[in-house]
Parts: sequence; structure tokens; C-alpha cells
Amino acid sequence: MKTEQDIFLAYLKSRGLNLTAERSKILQTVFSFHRHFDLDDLYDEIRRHKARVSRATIYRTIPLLMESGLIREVFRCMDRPHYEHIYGHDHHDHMICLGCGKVLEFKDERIEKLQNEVCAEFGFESVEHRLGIRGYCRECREGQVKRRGAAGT
Amino acid sequence: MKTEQDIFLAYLKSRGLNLTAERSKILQTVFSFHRHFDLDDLYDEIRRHKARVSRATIYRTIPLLMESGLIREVFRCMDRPHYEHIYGHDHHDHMICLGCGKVLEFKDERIEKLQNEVCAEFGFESVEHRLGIRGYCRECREGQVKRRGAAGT
DNA sequence: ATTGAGATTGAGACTAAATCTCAATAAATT
DNA sequence: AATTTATTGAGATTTAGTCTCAATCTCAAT
Repeated sequence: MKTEQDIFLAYLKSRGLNLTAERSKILQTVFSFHRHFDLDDLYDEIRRHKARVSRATIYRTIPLLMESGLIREVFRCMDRPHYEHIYGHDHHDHMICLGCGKVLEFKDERIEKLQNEVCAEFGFESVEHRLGIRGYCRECREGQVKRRGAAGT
Repeated sequence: MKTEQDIFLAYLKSRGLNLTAERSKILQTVFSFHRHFDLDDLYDEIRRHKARVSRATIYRTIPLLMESGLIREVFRCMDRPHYEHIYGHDHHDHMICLGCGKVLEFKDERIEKLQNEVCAEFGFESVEHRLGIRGYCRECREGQVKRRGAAGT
């Protein structure tokens, strides 16, 4: 079983890049999250561990992690992109509550399958897809929870 | 059959707002497009017709059009939101080619239906959803077309 | 038609996310 | 060890989008 490091290292090598201490720290932090995160979550978490990596470096590293297939952008919330690590996790889609901002994950094989069918029809080769359903979760529908902010896929 | 104007006007009235010349021009231009558009497309097209509406006003009007259900944000391309008018059009989803930037539209009732099922399971009330599949179109797969830029949902 | 309250606009100031620059440093290669 | 190339951080820069505000417009009630 390959570790995330192995994969990232292989990707970097293939591009003539090095796995530096900063990149390693970012990678490690990304995989310490069990939730979606944005750039500031990353930055803060790294600092909390008494490490220092500049924002510029994080901005530069995120595309590398995406290209190596370790993370993906999942949706936008408060107008900022949010990410999740995908290595070792099944693919899933999201429901985003417009009331409380909560994110529910779901997976439906039948939907995935139909998507593949549609792609085949069009001769389209799918690399990835993103399905986001915006609406109101059970709790918000029942009216207890106050509004927060808009969420966008 | 209600026109777009009727709908927009009713929406504005319901909020105590007026249908001004600027809003009317924006509305008319939005519905003159047969493709996805971004804010600058709108701005340029309005100017091309010798009319003048400031960017600030366009920025202010887009949310009104969205709330009135006349347009929706469909995806991000080159990091800018793109819109389409939806009144009088069936809902559909998108395939975005990472090679040439082309956008294909498709609709599959079965997928829609399954989405509703999933929502029901979670007690989630869907307001809208967005499904974007990124990959390579037939032409790009066959290798004739050059890369352009990244597209994001 | 006139008036006044509130809505609307455009221009430019402002904000903040993201990118770029560049000098200093680190890593890999010879 | 020397050379080349990659990397970093700090801060400058860019730019989409928002906000401010004075001038104008709209509408409903006179």
C-alpha cells in the first residue's frame, strides 16, 4: 500500500521537483484533516503545530496536490474554494445546506453508473465530476436553525 | 405565457424595487445570449449596443436575476462564475472539456430522479443542483485540438 | 403636477484573495 | 567543492468584487 508521501514524491519527481520540508508539512497536515478545509484552515493548523510555511507556498502547493490526485476542490463556501483529500477515500457527492451551511456526503452507485453511460454516449472521457445539491437539511426545514451564509458549488 | 420582464417585474415589486432602464437593459441582454456568459460578456454586449450600464450595477443586478429564478450560475471557468438564463429552458447538466474548454449540455431524467430519492432519504429539500463532469471531449481525445485553460465547476 | 421618502446609479475608493517578483537559501548534479 | 536549478518568504502587485456617497430617479400620495 502506497502512502500519500510515496504518491506525492513520485509526482514531484516526474516533474523534476523536490519534496521539501514545507511540502511535506503541508501534505501531512492535509491528511490530518477529516473534514473539508480551505487555505486558511491549512495555514492555521500548520502554525498550531509550531511550524511555519508561508501562504505563498501553500498557494503554490495546492495545485501540485490536486495534480497528483491527492486532493480535490469540492465546492465553494463563502466564496472560497474548499478541498478534501481523496486518496484512500471513496468518491462521494455533497448536499450543502443553505440554512446552516452543513455539508452532507452521499454516494449513489446508480448515479455514477448513469453518468458513465451519458459520457459514453457523447464520446466524452470523464476525468472527474462534481455533484452538489443545494437546499435545506432536515433540521433547518424544521425551523430551529438560523441562516448562516450562501454556499456555492 | 409570461415574459421574462413580467417575472422580473413581479419579483422586484415583491421586494419594493423598481424595474429601471438599467435593469431592463441587463435583462434584455441576458436573454439575447444563447450561451453561457460571464459579467464581462454582459458588460461588453451592452456597450456594443451603445448603452451604458456600470459594472457596479451589473454586479448588483445579477443576484436579483438569480433570486427571481431567471438565471443561474452554472460553473466557473478561468476562476470566474458563468451564468445562463433558465427561464423557458429545461434544466440540464454540463460536461466541460479540459482540452478545448467546450461545454456540452446533457439531461438525464434517471439521474434527476435518483437525486430526488437520495434527498428524500436524507430529509433534504433540494433547491437546485449542479452536476459538472470534467474530462475530454471526443475531438480532444482524438488529439487534434490544443489545450486551452482549466475549467472549474 | 408637486413633493418627499426611499430606491438607484456611477465613479471611484476600498477589500481581500490570489499571483508575482526577487533576493536569499537549499537541493541535486557534476 | 562548484554550478545549476528549484524553492522559499516577504512584500509588492493584481484584480474581481464590494462598498460609499452624492447626485438622480421613481413612485405613491397628495
